[in-house]
Amino acid sequence: MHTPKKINDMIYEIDSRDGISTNMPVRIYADKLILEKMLSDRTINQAINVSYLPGIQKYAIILPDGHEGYGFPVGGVAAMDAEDGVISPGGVGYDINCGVRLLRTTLFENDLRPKLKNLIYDLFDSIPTGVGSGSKTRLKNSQLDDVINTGVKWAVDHGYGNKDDIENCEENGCMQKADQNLVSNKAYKRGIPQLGSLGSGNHFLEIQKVDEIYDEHAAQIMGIAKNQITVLTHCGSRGFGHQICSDYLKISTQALSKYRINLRDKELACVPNNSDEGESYRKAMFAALNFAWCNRQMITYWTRKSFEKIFRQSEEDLEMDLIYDVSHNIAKIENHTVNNRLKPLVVHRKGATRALPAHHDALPAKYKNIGQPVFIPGSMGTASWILLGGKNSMDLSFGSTAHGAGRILSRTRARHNYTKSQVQKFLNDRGIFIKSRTSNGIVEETPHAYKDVDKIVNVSHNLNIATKVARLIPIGVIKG
DNA sequence: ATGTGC
Repeated sequence: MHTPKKINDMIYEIDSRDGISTNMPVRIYADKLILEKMLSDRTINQAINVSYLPGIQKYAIILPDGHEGYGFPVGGVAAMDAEDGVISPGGVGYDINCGVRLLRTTLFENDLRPKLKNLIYDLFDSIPTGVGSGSKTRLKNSQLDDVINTGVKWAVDHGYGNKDDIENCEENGCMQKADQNLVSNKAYKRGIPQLGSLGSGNHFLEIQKVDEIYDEHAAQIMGIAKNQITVLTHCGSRGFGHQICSDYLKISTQALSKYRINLRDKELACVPNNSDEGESYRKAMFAALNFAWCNRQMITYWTRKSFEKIFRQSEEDLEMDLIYDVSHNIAKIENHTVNNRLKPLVVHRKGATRALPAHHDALPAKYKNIGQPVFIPGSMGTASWILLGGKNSMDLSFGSTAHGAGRILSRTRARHNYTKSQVQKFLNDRGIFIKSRTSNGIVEETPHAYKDVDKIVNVSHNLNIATKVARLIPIGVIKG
């Protein structure tokens, strides 16, 4: 059993290097209480396994929301040398480019309350939700090719948004060099009917109000004030990305012996980043990234239409600007400083949000001087947060922070311990109206199944990885 | 997360 060594109140480390193997230490960013939870399951052991992957740099990182995942923990970062290291489908996860985006509005809570139910029903009607849910748009194969190659831009070019939407996405909502020829027919078949759908599980669309502002200057730049209404959308690449992950896990597993890679856990299947298989996975994974960005953009379009209809206001009046869109599950090559040398790394963020500090090249002009907006959703009954990438993110976490509250109860345990009416009462008591496709969808996502998001955010804030801008609280939710 | 399990 490995006992984490305390570096300070928020940083713990496990260093199991023996001078022979080429592993790196594990870094855990957490407070004492959060750390204890992690010690009770396989989270830390999974990170130790990751720390032995070929070419890993500095340390395998567990963020404060870290919990067990497929091979790699969810809520973690692993950065590999782009020349000598590996790339791993499990380091991104099944839901490639699951992510969140936040819209502002000119409405305040008083404007919203009288029309809340109408709005939620209208959103539920216009945005497909649930497992296997299909979209209203029927794409042709060639149109999916375009989505794969252009991401958010496809949606904007087809009337589902504006130029500013592109600018305010991580990577402008499109990774270059995605390749449709490396995506299986099976993935095409699953993806075609699903572009523009929310999905199920913890995916949701939430109407919120700004509860409290912590950084007035940043809030002003984002166009939000206390009690103002915002909309948070959380979804990913649906069956399309899921199939791509499955396909390349299989390919990676089969290639292990060819590249003489030994793993502590089969689920960490990986290939050299610069091998044919590595290049193929990256280009197929990029296809799913672009699909997901386009997906969120189409949902944004229907969200704006619903608001315009229910509030009988124009696009110009509602000013539903996209504040930003961030990915939670992604791997890409970024330059980072290791041992005082800037070099390209394959940064795997699995349940982790990019959190670039002010003045970083990749930031749009609007955020250049303050840093990258980061959104951390809590559970459906509790707060979500807006943060800004902080000064220490590049040194501590390869420019990353947490992505959510992190589960403490499994879905099965949640179903066992709570009923639909209990959860609905809990939400109702807090003035939250929910419309869900299924009862299980409500019970499994009960706020009791999640850690306290405020505590997760405090760790990030205190370490100056990403700092507080505003706390948001939910008013209405739609989900699968 | 997911046409939810070999």
